[in-house]
Amino acid sequence: MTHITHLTIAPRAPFDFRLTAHSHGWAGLPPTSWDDKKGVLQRVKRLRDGKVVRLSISDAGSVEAPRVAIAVEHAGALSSEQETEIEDMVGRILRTDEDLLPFYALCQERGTPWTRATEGFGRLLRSPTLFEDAVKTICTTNIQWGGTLRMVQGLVDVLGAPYPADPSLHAFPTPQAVAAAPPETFTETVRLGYRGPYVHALAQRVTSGTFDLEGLYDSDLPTPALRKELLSIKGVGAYSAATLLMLLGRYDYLAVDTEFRQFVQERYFDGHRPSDAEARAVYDDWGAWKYLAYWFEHWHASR
DNA sequence: GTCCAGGTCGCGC
DNA sequence: GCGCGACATGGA
Repeated sequence: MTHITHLTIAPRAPFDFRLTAHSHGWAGLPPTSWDDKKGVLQRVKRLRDGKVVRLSISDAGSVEAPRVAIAVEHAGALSSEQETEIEDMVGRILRTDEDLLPFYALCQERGTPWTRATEGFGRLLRSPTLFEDAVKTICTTNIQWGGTLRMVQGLVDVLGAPYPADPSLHAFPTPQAVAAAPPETFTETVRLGYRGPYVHALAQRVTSGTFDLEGLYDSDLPTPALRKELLSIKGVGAYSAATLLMLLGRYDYLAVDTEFRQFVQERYFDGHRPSDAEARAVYDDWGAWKYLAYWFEHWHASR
């Protein structure tokens, strides 16, 4: 018997639910899905105690008076601890507590079109754990989006906990599940290619307790030191480290990839190919907000 | 068949 | 520190 429990959280304003929910490709990477028509972000989630629930997250407020509704489908009862865990998790993926006002102040100074960012732009969707974000990021490197989708879907289907009411749906696998799987799983079954050992090794490092990956959320380390921690993950280079720093709320490094290079080349170098250093320099004066500045320009240009 | 993707590693200089 | 080939995989 499936029950539905309705929860509500109140993000820090300004908050644009739609803009946040599908702020980047993560919205459509399993176990997350985004229904643009209904404006519902959905995902299966395995709670700490092993219970597997399905969440449907939607807008229940406005940019200036934001509220987010969470419909939790679950068997049996939901404890207050479980409710709190879910609220905290949704807060994390939507970054409801993040303070972007310093960035918005810079945008105000710039005028049009930057002022558009101040209405809630910049809360880029996260996964519930840095482990999930790290695995997904590794699966975006040196491959097209279709390949990323295939690999992440495979990990979820093969190693994720099934949702009891619809066992075709799965949660994202825990580090324990990934670490415990035989190495062939990642090459013969999920077909991660050379990334297989990277993902497996990360899970083993995390579960062995030698690497406190989730602890990085609350780290006081300056960004360069935090970056070093991330670069210690096999399969994480400059691009992935910058992406993960963004997902940790640090925007001082740009994730330089083919997309970034092409965008900057067209917009600032009249179609001529700059060096990476020259391309990065375009955003130097954004200080601690470079990543969001680029992301906004890219977003705005594609509208 | 060949090329290469929202890169990274390991090596040699 | 910097340049360069190799790397699995599947789509273009």
